[in-house]
Amino acid sequence: MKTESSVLATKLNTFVRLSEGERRCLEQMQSAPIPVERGVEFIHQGEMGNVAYILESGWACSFKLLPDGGRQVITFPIPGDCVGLRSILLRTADHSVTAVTDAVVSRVQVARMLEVFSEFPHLAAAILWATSRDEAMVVEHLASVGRRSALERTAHFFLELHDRLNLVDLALDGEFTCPLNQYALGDALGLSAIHVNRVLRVLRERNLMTLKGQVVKLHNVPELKQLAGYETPEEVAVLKR
Amino acid sequence: MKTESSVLATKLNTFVRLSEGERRCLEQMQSAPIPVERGVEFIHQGEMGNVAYILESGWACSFKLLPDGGRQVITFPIPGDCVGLRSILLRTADHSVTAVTDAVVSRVQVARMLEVFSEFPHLAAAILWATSRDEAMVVEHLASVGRRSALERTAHFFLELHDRLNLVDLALDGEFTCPLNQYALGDALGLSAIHVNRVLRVLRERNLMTLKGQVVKLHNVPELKQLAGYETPEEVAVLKR
DNA sequence: CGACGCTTTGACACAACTCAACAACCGTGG
DNA sequence: CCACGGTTGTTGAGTTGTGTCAAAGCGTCG
Repeated sequence: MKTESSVLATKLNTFVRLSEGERRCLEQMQSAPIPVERGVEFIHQGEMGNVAYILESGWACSFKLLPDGGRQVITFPIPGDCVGLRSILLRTADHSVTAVTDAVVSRVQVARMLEVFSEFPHLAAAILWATSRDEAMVVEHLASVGRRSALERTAHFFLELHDRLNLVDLALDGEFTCPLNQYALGDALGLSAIHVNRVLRVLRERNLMTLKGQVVKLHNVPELKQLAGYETPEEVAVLKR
Repeated sequence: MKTESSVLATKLNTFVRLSEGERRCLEQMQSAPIPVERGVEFIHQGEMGNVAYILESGWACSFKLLPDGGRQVITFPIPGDCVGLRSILLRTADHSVTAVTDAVVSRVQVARMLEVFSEFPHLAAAILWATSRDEAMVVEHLASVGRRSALERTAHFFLELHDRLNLVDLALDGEFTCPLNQYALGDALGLSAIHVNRVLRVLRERNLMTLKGQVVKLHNVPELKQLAGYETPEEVAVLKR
């Protein structure tokens, strides 16, 4: 695959067969790469911006602010992920997104996208598929927060993260870089940062995994999976043409 | 609007302007009405069935089973809701759905749906919009379970339910029928059934709301909203043509 | 009438939160 | 090179929210 090809096209193409025309169309839908500095919020909850982004490099954090000041992290987008697709169709964004590390994104115009559907209906299916996949992840996350203990939940989180990073070659041998601090983890897992710390300690003491500096090492994946009730995602429907 | 018109068409049409042709097409996508008895599971987690359903009448329960036997309810579909759209595109259903009351559904064939996209691309956008809306609900639910207390969460749940039912004229004056028992509520809210009971007692004692028999009455909506941190959903993007 | 499903209540256990203090780490500037 | 402040991680003690277990009340239906 060519380097110029957008991450999005690459990713969609993994699961949905795209024609040359559709690929070109995808490329044209996106803006030139835009750098975003660490910490900058580039989608604002409640705002009307009709744009989605594709994360080309770096980590992001997509979260919802509650009226009482609480914060629930929905997901940490990693390279190749779509960000804010949902807020394209709903009038206002229902969540915010910040860059966790310095990052590069490219914009997708909604107007463009809707036109594109008429010309390349298969692309519509592909995008529908991508949103379904995101929703499935949120659902899994919900189940985790609702029904798993802090320990199980945390283990599950890192296993899933590992598999996601693996898909884009950012994890190797159960080891990967993770720029998230314990506050961010807490807001994702529905725990206090302090409790995250205690849970990580237990995982470390049981020789299951460690998070040191910004490096996660999964030392005993089978037992982690056992603990977390993690089911390796069977890879996913290929849309045939 | 004609009575023969499908609930789905009606619902989509509320927010997305559909042509006569598109409406007809929608009708043709669905099977004849199928009755489903209370308690019957008609989508099975892990199975490959490439069908979605539209709930014509009755309540359903969409949930995820965890390996350890836990259950997380994702949503309780009510008349007019799409069920299992997500499992159409992912190869296997990631959740199960049962009928909470006797219900009537109609089937949507996936093969049909993908064809339809070529012929009526605007429909693709409409359906994408519908899935976005569902995802937004799951996200809100996640935020609730992750970051609200049992009391806030429960209040929030019933407020949201009220607004959803209101859209299809199943709630009147802050009052509606709710066929869910406290176990089901617990599995939705990430609480034990017993704790749900205690929370309901508090809400009752504070004169905020009651659930008696199968009737929910919201007695003090403003204060409930205050407590729950509930933001009335601004009604949603209309796709223009 | 009895059986069953659901709700309600109490007593107790335990997981997770809060507060508070301290330690380690980092980049910055003197 | 070291001193500094800020950020992040670590730990302890005490509190609170929620889960668990057990038992009793209530309605409905056969």
